[in-house]
Amino acid sequence: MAHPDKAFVIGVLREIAALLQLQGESVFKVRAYERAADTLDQLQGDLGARVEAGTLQALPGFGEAIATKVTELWTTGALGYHQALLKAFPRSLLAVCDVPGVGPKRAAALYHALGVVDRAGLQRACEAQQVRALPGFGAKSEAAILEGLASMGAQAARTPLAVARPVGEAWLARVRALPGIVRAELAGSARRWAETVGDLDIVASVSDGADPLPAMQAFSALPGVAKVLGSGATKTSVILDGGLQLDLRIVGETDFGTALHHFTGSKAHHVKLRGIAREKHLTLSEWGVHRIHKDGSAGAKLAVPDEAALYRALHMDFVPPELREDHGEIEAALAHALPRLVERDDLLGITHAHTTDSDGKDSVEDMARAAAALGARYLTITDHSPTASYAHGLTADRLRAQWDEIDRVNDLGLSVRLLKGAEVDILEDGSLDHPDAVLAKLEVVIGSIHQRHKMDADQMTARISKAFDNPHLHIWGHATGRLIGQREPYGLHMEALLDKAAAKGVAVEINGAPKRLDLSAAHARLAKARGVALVLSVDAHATAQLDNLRYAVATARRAGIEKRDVLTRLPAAKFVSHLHGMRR
DNA sequence: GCCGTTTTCGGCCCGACTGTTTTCAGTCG
Repeated sequence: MAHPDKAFVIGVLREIAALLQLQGESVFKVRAYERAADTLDQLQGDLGARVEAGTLQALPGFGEAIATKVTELWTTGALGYHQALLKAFPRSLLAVCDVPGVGPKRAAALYHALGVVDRAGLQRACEAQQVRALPGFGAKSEAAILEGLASMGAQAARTPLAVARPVGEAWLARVRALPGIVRAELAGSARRWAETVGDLDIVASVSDGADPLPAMQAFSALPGVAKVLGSGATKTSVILDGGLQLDLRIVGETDFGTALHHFTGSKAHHVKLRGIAREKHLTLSEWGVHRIHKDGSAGAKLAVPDEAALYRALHMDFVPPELREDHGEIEAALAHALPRLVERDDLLGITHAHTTDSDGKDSVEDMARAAAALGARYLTITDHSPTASYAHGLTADRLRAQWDEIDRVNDLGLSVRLLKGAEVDILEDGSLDHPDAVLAKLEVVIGSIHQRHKMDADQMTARISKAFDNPHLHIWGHATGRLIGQREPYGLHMEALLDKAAAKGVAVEINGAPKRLDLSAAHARLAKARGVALVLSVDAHATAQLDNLRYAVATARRAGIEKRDVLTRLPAAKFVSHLHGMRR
């Protein structure tokens, strides 16, 4: 029979955790199921093979009980334990738990007392003023739930990093200029360069003992603040023009390091870190690192002026924010084996640029000048191929004409060299969209999918695999075709294709276009594990988008990519000869 | 339900905030 896929198993484990919460089960039992789901989320390699080999219990967070349940689920496609839980509570009640102001306890109470089974029922119960009569609820709770329901309908869940990050950086500059502010940094998922951001966080400090109130008040009064949600001694939350929420926290200088660390997250990173702290008889919070006495009471506070000191106190190496996801970085930091993450200054070249010859907004020369201004030593001009007619893809004749223009610009004496290339479509049958004779004359060939996205995964994998057989292909472009928040990735067997890319000497790009970030960090980890050569690219359709490099670098760093993994660390001539020489 | 160079049992991350309370439970990050 057909087995369920890994994502289905993960979904069932998380649903069990949520249903156990509704039942009021021990939070530790709930956490055990969530942890097992997290483990599978990060698992590389074939889950089915592991089930059949009976080695599930070797995974962290997998004991006898969960291993048995996952085995049942995998082999039969269903799990009796899960179905029994669903008899006690309808699945739609889980959506009620997600309403702001409602959690599992309250959802269960609403279900038992009022028969609320979904969000619509919750809305009706609030409007009928039935909720305020329940023990533990009141008129204010009822109003807060109604507001929570309204906010869920209104706002898009999360904001793309490329929208949120520049807003955060602009506000960071304003916060630093507030009266009495000593230090301020962006925190939260924006500092970790997560793909999407829920809200913005800024952590700032004033001198020890100084009153943060004047800065708080000045902040709330700044133009661009649409609404003040709440303001306390250490925290002010506002909605900005444009709808993003920004939380500003101000602490004394002494606590800045631990506060910045705390509000940078991620939660999973912190949870594990605190467990490690506990083993060392320390306790960790936004208010510092304290020793714990044998009787459990808090002892002396350690001096922790910055994040590096915090990690030192735990005998760990400093973990860069991009890695703080509990994806193995904690173990590596304890073993002093963290990767030395690639930095933007390590890169000499920028790849994947379009011009007005296809669907770009700026000319070859303008792109060159902009790349030079960014300090790049070379830029690959890679316009579309003929089949991409919507993008005015270049015919072979127009491509040759572009080479003349590139030669002319290269003779201007700019500090950047343009490389002749193309982003060729990988056609439906896996062939490339320029004749081999044309491709052979190019310095850089990126192969990408731009149409017929809806093939099944087997067909798509075969299509791309065939393209890898063409020795003129150098770089696999935006591998999954996803557009974050807009278009799902097309189905393909990523690990098999990365195996083949490694075997055939095809490089893979980490496309830094903010909507793509493709390879994702998770996929880039898989590529690195196989020794696949990587290229950090910008997919720029205008001069301003050459700066997409920052998002490509961030994605690479989130994947633990080092300088040596990235081909654009090489000077232009070596970059080209390497691309050609590694093809097998 | 998982886990173990201080434990095979007794732990399991931390604190703020809110509303409903009269000492705390639930939610949130």
